[in-house]
Formats: sequence, structure tokens, C-alpha cells
Amino acid sequence: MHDSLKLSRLKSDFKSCTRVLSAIGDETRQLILFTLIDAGCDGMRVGEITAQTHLSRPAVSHHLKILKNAGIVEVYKVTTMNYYYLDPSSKLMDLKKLIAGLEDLLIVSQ
Amino acid sequence: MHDSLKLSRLKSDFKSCTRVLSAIGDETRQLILFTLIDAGCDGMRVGEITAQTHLSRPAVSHHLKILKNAGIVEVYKVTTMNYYYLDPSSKLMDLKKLIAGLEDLLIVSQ
DNA sequence: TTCAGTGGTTCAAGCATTTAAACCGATTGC
DNA sequence: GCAATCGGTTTAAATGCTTGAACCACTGAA
Repeated sequence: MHDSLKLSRLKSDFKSCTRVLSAIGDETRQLILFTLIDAGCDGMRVGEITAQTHLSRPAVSHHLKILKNAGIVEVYKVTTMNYYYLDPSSKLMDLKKLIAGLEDLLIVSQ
Repeated sequence: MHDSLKLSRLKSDFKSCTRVLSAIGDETRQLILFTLIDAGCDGMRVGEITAQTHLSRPAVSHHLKILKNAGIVEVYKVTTMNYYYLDPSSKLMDLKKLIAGLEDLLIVSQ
């Protein structure tokens, strides 16, 4: 494959990963991710995350919105309760393709 | 392997990747990366990057510092000229381990 | 209908990041 | 020495992000 084609694919891979990257590059959101992993597949409510961390409820709500926007977490409702969980078919896995493309370009062209 | 061990490894993987993640999550720094990839193994000077982008020299210098700090780019001096290039044994490759750990935890526990 | 629980949103304050102008030292050519 | 090039750094302004208080709507139980 031509290097210019590889580069343009890398650019579009980066584009589709930018939200994910900046979402998980933040330590506060990493903390929320770890808390959600602990919770397992049932997910976790905003109030529970607030209780297990040093974060306020609006802060948790805010960061969950960013994680949801990035395609990393999902939510389901039970009456008034919102359960957040890690999406297994998550945008996180798009990073695999990005890293592979980067590796290819780094190894070949250096 | 126990899930709690997996989680604590994931935490330390995240810790060592946080700088890289927030470095490449930024569109301006992505642009600089693309420009450096185009440059190939010889690297590129700050002035050249400034000329090929819409960025000012202090901005380029600032973002290169962040990329260098994250272990993504390296630099070599020729008299007064600083040539920046992508480090092939880059911290970028640490992301592979992080993604693998994430995938493992997401697939097993969901 | 009243009340407690849940959680999203708005807002203003505080903080961090980004930027360009200006400045600096170092090096090279004349 | 002098001027020009190179590029790092400092500064101040602007912009953006994060946060908690306060507020809102919705649901279910009594």
C-alpha cells in the first residue's frame, strides 16, 4: 500500500478516535472507568459513583456525558434510575486499528 | 488471572499512558504528527512545521514540547537547528498493551 | 396530592490550556 | 564585531474545561 494512502487512512482513524482519546486521557474519567469496571455488567448509578469517589454528582454526570458521547459507556433506565455501563462493543476498540496503522507507518518509514 | 489483578494492571497501564493519550487526543498535535510523518526519518525543524501549518512558532514549540514529554517525538541538534522526528520505539506502542488489557476486561466481565 | 429519591442542567467561579508578541541566548557568515 | 537565522521562554490575554450550588423535572410510594 502507498504511504500516502496509509497516511490518509491514519488521519481518518485519528479523526474518529479523537473523542475517545481525549475522553480517556483525563484522570477523573479514568477513575470513573475503573469504578464502572468494578461494577461489572449490571452497571452503576450516578449516585453510587459519587459515593465511591471524591467527585460531586454534577461532576460525575458531566464526565459520564463525555464518556457516553465518546461511545465508551452506555446507559439504561429503570424508572428514575440510570445505570451506566461500559459498552463492550465500544469505540475503545477503534483504537486497535489506530495503533496498528501508526505502528505500520512508524516501522516502515523510519 | 484474577479480575482484581487485571484491574490493577489496567490502572498502572493507564497511568503510564495518560500523557500519551492526552497528547494525541488534541487535534493541533495530531496535525503536527501528520506533518512529522510526512517528513520521514530525517525529521523536521520548528520553522518548517510552522510554515506548513497555520500555527505560530511558539505554538509549534509548545506542542512539540508536550509530544516530547509524552515520549512520542525525539529531537537531534545540528548546530542551531533542532530536528524533531517520531520516535519509532515510541510510548505510542505502550497503548497496545493498554488496549489489550481493556479488551480482556471488557469481553470477560460483560 | 404530597413527599422523598433520582439525576440532568444551568450558572458563575476557579483553574488550566493555548496563543502570539516580545524577548533571550546561541551560532554562523560576512 | 555585526547582522541574520534559529528556536526556546516569558508574559499576558483569550479561550476552554471543571466544579459545586442551586434549580428543574420526573417517578413511585404513602
